[in-house]
Amino acid sequence: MIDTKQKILDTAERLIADQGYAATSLRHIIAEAGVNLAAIHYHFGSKEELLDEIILRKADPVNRQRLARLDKLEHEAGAGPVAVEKVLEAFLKPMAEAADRNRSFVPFMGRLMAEGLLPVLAKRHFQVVTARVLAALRKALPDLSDEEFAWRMHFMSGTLAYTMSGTTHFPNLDLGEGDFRGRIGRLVTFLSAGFRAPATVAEKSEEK
Amino acid sequence: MIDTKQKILDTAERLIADQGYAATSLRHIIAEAGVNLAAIHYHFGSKEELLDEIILRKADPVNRQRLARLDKLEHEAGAGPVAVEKVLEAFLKPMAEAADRNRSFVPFMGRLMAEGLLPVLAKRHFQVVTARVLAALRKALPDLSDEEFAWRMHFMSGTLAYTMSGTTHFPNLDLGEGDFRGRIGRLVTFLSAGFRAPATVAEKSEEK
DNA sequence: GTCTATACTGAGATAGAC
DNA sequence: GTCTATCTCAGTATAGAC
Repeated sequence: MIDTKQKILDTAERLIADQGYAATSLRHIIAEAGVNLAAIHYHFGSKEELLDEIILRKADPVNRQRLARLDKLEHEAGAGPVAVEKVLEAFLKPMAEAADRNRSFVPFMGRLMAEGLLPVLAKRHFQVVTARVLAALRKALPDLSDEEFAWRMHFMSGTLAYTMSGTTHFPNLDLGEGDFRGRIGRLVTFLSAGFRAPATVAEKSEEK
Repeated sequence: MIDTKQKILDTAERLIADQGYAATSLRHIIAEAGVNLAAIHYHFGSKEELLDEIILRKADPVNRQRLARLDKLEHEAGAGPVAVEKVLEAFLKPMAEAADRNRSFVPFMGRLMAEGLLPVLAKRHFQVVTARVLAALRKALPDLSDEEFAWRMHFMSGTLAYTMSGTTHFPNLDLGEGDFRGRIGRLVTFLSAGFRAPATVAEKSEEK
């Protein structure tokens, strides 16, 4: 037979993209992959570590492209800042291209985000890239206070998480059939405007 | 003894705010509340319905305040639109006030959002309020296409979810010690700018 | 109407034979 | 490397005591 490890990875990825991480039991994975339950623990150690390896092989090429785009933009800009829009595109477009090659990639990541698994995973797999994005945006927005800038980064990450996942809180709204690639333009418009907004003025008590 | 039902609700709310929904087992709840396991299923039916009732008693007063604020704003505006900032504040400030009265409320809601439980709950408990907010924002932003507007609502909901939860993807950033009330000003600034941004222009292929 | 005791099913994890 | 058997703990269901 072929590689047991590979069969587990492929099957698990497909099932998790379909049903989510929590809803996908190891027993379901082994049944579809035709392997033994203990094989998962032998090869990966735990369900969480299995997830880790699935993400690793998906996210690594995307992250490499992101870094390459950032390198190029920063080289072109010389000592000056790169525009907010350009930085965001460098972060988002490699994911859109990955989505074109592998239809389940963005739903897979979106599911994980919607299940609240990203804070853990972000640290492990996206630390390098997010640090670069953060630095580039900071340079593009030198007038914001540290705290205001930090909050805007935080606001952005929430938007990103929910944009990948297909779930919406407004079932009445029609988001159209656009794929992830199509969403990126609107996302960059929205986020760039938010980042560029004048700093929040301290507010006096408003209750009448 | 006092009310078993009340003890279950209070204990469950506290534990879920601390540890999250998935990590809080029914057996942990009954141990701390000093009741029997079956009592939960007798009073609530299931773990999910227990969660439902916890949210109901918390969110209901907040939602009433939100509607009252929206009523007032729309009355003052007459036939005209209410400014984006005002609509967002009407939605967010009642939650901040609730957070002042009950310290675990926002972390509790944030945890649920971070665990991806909100899409289900949103429908049950926030349908009325979100419909009103949606209509008010649409009126304030008549020039956006339906699709662009829908996406911006979607972007906003992601930001809201992550702002309540304490989790951040950027551990290097210092968000300061501000409470939820303090975050609202920055949030309104960011979101309003995003909503007010000029419509996204259709993009030609950019790869060189 | 309320609550207790107990059992059932399915989850992730693990030890040890092969 | 792989598989069987088993462990613990989860949510759920029910029979029956008060």
